[in-house]
Amino acid sequence: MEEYYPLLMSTSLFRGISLQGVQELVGCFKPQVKRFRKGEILLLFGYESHDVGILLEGQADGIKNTPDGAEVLITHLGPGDIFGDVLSGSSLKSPVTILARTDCIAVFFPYDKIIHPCQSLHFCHTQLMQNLVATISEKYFALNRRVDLLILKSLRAKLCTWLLEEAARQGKDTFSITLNRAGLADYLNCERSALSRELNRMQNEGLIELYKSSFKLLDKAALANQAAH
Amino acid sequence: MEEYYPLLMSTSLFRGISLQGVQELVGCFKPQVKRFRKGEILLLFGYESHDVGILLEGQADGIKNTPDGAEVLITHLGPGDIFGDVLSGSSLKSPVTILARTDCIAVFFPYDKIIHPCQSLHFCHTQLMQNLVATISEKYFALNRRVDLLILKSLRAKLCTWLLEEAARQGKDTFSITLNRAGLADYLNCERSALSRELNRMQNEGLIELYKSSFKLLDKAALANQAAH
DNA sequence: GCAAAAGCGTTGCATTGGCAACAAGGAAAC
DNA sequence: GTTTCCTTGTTGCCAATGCAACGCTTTTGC
Repeated sequence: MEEYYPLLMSTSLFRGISLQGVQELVGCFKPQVKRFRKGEILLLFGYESHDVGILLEGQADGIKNTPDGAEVLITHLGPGDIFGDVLSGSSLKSPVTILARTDCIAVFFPYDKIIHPCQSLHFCHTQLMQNLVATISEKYFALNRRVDLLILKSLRAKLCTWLLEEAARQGKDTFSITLNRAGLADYLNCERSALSRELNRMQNEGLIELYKSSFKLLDKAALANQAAH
Repeated sequence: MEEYYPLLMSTSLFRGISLQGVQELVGCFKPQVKRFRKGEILLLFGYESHDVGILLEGQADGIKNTPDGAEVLITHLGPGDIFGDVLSGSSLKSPVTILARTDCIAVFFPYDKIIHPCQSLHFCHTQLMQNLVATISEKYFALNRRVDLLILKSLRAKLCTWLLEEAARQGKDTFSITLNRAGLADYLNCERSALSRELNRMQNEGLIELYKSSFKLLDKAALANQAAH
């Protein structure tokens, strides 16, 4: 477990906590480390869970099955990403399945240990609880941004908004993304073909420049303007 | 303040906490009680806040301004409803404005007092922290359900899904709602006219029965079936 | 009690974007 | 090296639905 302390310290759950603090907390919580083979399930849709999971190694996806049996990608997880946090403190069922895309190692912290300050009242425990709340809140805000995108009426507006946000997030006007076209279409809730068509139009209009999965914003003012329509 | 203890005990933040516990916590936190006149602002869009608010009296709305200046209703709050909770533990700006629709009284609990177990280690404090996490998580899940609705492709599917969920939530197949047509159209992200048109069609097809803002589900199997398309 | 505003339904029209089908290039599997 | 699959682009067609306009009814404000 020790080898993962630096990774833990870089996660949103342990940020601001010293190495010593992490050691104390891990010693106190006795979290379980589990290995998963590619294709195995870390967290199953429709079940309760009262553990906060952190992916230590490998890649996993949060997926959901639509009524007609198709599989929708919700999130992608890499080392250091947290899962099950929103779920662990509620009595609700998981809205997603977390599926290992490669062999994975994850560690599971029992929620009730996190939320109960123990006798020894570790100084860092308060920080951990704050971090838990902040982590969940951030997921709420991320979802909220997605809702803001989804309620835009035109695909053009969605794309403009998304491009500007992504540029701001990456801090540059030329950027590339990991999502492929189908994934982006899912995220924006549109057809892949319609997405291609619209990106093409925007390129022709001189708003953006495309090369594979990299984007270059040429006219941010126009983009911002069209984001409102 | 004492007069509101029963109301507090019925909120999601204080549920499961005894009257004595509420007294201890209130005594310890010294929350501020504020009065607002109709039209005044309880929480302003774009600002940080580190208080958890509970509406004690009156009615308030969570609203957001669209780029083109219009006002979109996000939530409606009545006595006992919590606001600012998701915000208080993060360093982000409020995505909404909370606006008093009538004269209001609200109480504000400082987040850092909630999250820091104090010296006297009140037994009920742990419960309160759990409740805070659960309250935020519930808001996340509510938003998540909305996303699930929004990504459905057809208005018919959205309506079927929403009707079934609402019936389940209210525990009966005949129910009425507080949202008006425009509000429901907003929630489902469609045109008010299109909503009317579709509801009418569904009534003609014998799926539902309408009377003003009350709905009667006549064929839940068919509704469930069409929710998938 | 009256005027103004809000809520709801209705309809015609124009457009968006969903759907299906196909092609081409590149990556992966064998 | 060959085959298969995956990803992306492209295009025609058309149904769903956004938009605008109007009228009726109910509610609110004065």
